[in-house]
Amino acid sequence: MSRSDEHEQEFLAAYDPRAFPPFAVTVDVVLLTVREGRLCVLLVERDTHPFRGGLALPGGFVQADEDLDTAAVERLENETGVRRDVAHVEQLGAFGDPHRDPRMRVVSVAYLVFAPDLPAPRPGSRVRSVQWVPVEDVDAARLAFDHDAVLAAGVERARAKLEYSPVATAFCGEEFTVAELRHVYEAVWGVPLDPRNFHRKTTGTPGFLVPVGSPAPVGPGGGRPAALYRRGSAALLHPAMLRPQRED
Amino acid sequence: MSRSDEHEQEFLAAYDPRAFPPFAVTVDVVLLTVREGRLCVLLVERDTHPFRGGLALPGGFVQADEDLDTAAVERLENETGVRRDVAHVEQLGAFGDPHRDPRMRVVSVAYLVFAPDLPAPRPGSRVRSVQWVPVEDVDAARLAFDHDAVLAAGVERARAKLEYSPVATAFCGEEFTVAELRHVYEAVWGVPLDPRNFHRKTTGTPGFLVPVGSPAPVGPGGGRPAALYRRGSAALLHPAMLRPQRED
DNA sequence: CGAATAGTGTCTCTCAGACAATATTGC
DNA sequence: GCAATATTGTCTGAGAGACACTATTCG
Repeated sequence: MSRSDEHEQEFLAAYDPRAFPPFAVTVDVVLLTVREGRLCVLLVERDTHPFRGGLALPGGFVQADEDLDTAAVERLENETGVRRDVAHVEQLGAFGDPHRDPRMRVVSVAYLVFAPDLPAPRPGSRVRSVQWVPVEDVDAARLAFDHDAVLAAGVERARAKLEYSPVATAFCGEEFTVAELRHVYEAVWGVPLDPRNFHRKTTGTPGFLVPVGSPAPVGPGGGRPAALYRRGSAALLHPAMLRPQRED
Repeated sequence: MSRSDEHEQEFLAAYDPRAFPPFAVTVDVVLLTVREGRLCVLLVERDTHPFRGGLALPGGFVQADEDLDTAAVERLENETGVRRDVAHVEQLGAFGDPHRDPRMRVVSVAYLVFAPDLPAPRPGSRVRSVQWVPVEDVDAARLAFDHDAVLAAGVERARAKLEYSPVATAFCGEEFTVAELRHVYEAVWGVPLDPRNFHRKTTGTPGFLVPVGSPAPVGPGGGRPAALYRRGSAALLHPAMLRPQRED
């Protein structure tokens, strides 16, 4: 069938089943967190064909009557134990290479999730393990399907998003210190930031941080107690938090 | 079937067809251009069920062996006559509300395309008309499916993308003047910009513009001939072209 | 020359980055 | 007091926005 007939296909489709090539649709979740100063992603070790023994992003098939966003949040809550209200969830994009799944034609809609540090959930059925892996340590060649590309897109989106939106706070708990927020930026961007300039910028950007009042407990090494903050109401940061320029 | 069984579904899927709810997958193209100083989108008037008489984005079903990006470019070239090499094409996202198409379950992968001003293509078969419509004049309620949301996402993405990437040049021809580029920014953002500051910023941003040498022909109103530029090699703009802040 | 458009220079204000100095804690 | 962390202040340079001014064309 020629490509230029596709409009015709559409209009005949209600009568001609061949006009609707059958697809399966899945959601895959790039769940990122910061643990011990490193940006980590949640991966599951597969125990069945295909890619048995390989690592994969959590995910699964979208049900016939299920919205895409709903499907992603369901996978998140049921497979990883992360509640939707503590995490930031956004769609990352669709991945649909015809041969990304050896079994059949599958289009995967990837979601990007930022969550505070959480205990690793226990493995679901037919999965060997569930683990947090620092993104720098992920062996892209061992990832199932095209999940290396999905992960790379998620990390790149995360790095860009920290610049102009306040989503970095989604990696922290409800209340957090400026230093904790700085550790998030340092882990995601992979660069050290000046604590003093960072403090001035974050507390000076309108709507980014709201002081809570009470101070945080003092850390193990002593030092002045830090003030606690909650996320403010701004959806966009003005001025933005700019990444240090690479000097090539 | 319970949601927590979805991993099980995946692994049984090769043997149990019920685990793969059937979907149709389409691509829809948000093709934007600037005509007469206004940001315009290409819409087709439908001549068949569903949404007969309604306006829709060009698009169609993805074939069984067809990559998503390829499908989008095919629709672009065959339905709108825009060649891939003169346009900027990027994926916008997946839209998959269970009831977005009354016929069956369809997930649409939307693509965003920026192209120079072109003659409106002639209608394809079974389409009443193909027309450029200024986005400000689009009656969202008349759009078929969820194309109002797709269009809104595309316009918002376009506005943001002009800030930090050189894609605005995709709205111009191969060679263009600074004033033409400024008209693109003004049309997409919907705000007037200072010609003098705009000139200094664009020509001063490394990798954005490359001078061609020869000047452009003088316009109808006379005036000094403008220099011609081509797009430079930068993928990202440093410093960015910032939108004027809204003062609410 | 005057109108129109292109392009440069200058000033001010904001803000990023470097880093000194001060504040508050535990030991 | 000393070490450690938090927070504020100060200086410098880049860059954004306002706008005067110069350059080049047509009629």
